[in-house]
Amino acid sequence: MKPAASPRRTEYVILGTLTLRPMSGYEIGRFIRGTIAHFWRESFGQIYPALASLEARGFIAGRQEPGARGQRRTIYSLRPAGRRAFREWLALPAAPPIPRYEHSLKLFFGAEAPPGATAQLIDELRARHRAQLAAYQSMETRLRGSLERDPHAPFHLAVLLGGVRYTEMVLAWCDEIETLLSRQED
Amino acid sequence: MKPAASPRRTEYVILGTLTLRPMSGYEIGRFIRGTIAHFWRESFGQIYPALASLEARGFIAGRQEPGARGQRRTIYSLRPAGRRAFREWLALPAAPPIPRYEHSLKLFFGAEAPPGATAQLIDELRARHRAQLAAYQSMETRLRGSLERDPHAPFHLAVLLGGVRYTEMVLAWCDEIETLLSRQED
DNA sequence: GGTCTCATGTAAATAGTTACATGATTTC
DNA sequence: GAAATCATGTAACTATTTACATGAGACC
Repeated sequence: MKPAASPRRTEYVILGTLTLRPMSGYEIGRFIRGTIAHFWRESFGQIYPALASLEARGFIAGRQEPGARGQRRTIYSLRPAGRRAFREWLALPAAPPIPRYEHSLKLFFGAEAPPGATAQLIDELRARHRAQLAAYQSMETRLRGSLERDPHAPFHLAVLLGGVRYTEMVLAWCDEIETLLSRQED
Repeated sequence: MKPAASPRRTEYVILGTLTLRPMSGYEIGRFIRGTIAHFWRESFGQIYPALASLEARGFIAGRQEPGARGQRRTIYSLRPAGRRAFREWLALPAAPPIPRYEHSLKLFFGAEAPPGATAQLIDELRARHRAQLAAYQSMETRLRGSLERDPHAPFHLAVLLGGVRYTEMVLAWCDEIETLLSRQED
């Protein structure tokens, strides 16, 4: 069976994360949740098996090291083969996302919805994205500050700006469709 | 085990599609690919089993009918319980999408990428969204024409505008980050 | 003593894609 | 007669989430 459009993506995020610094599985999960969650997520149920597979194939190396509180943990670092594989993957064209926007789906069938449901949908969307925008803005300030010294910062900022622009666009779209749909009622 | 954030979504798209008119499984697949593909996709491997399950639970009814070319096919229509279930689902808050943007992921790790890879990534993104925008624009013209007579049209237009605004935003973002990243090189 | 965070991992279930099998009819 | 479209369905695989199990140390 031919592989899917872009397979093993969990493994590539892990390899990418390990190009930044060696980390434990738990730290990788924290990093994803805290830094790239707005465009990529992974659960521990994916991370730990992927780490085992990557190590077995020689892409990463794990060594036991006591944590800050004396817990046992395994710190993984990138091996040359892992870095090579990751760079090759980076040069490949990015697979287009397969969208699954539940809010658009519910909006699409709005003619079938109980009264008020669509207005509420838009309100929820707006509230969620307003909160998101505030979170992005503090990240943006922090990132712009490290633009000079951190070679990763321009790329991280570029991606973050994508999140900011997306969120701003959703907010403007909420206003636009509210007007469109209310005009239609009369 | 507790259900996922928003389970059985394939079944709900099918119920929603059948609120528009009775259709065969094949037609439902065509409809999704042709009309709502920019925010939702389903494969036949999902559609046919879901139809069987929905029928077994009394949400839809299928009857054999010869197709335009004499093929055997089953036309499904919504039953009262199906419409009720769909309306209840519509009133529920929409689950936020779990994002998986490969292009953002590759951009994020741009410092590790071979020379030119990031520029190419942005070029591909731009080309894809330029084509997408052109496709949307002809859909928009058509939809605006039926705004008066079709009660679904305002909602369909609202969703389509989301696609248009998203695509315009990506195009502007491509220019923005190209400037940002090239300024960083010096 | 209870809760939170750190830490690793497995099991079960759901979700979803792709490939394949089959067969009719239409179009070139 | 080959290719495309209509039409239904299954099998295999990949992906992914959630729940659970376990245990240590930190904080209240």
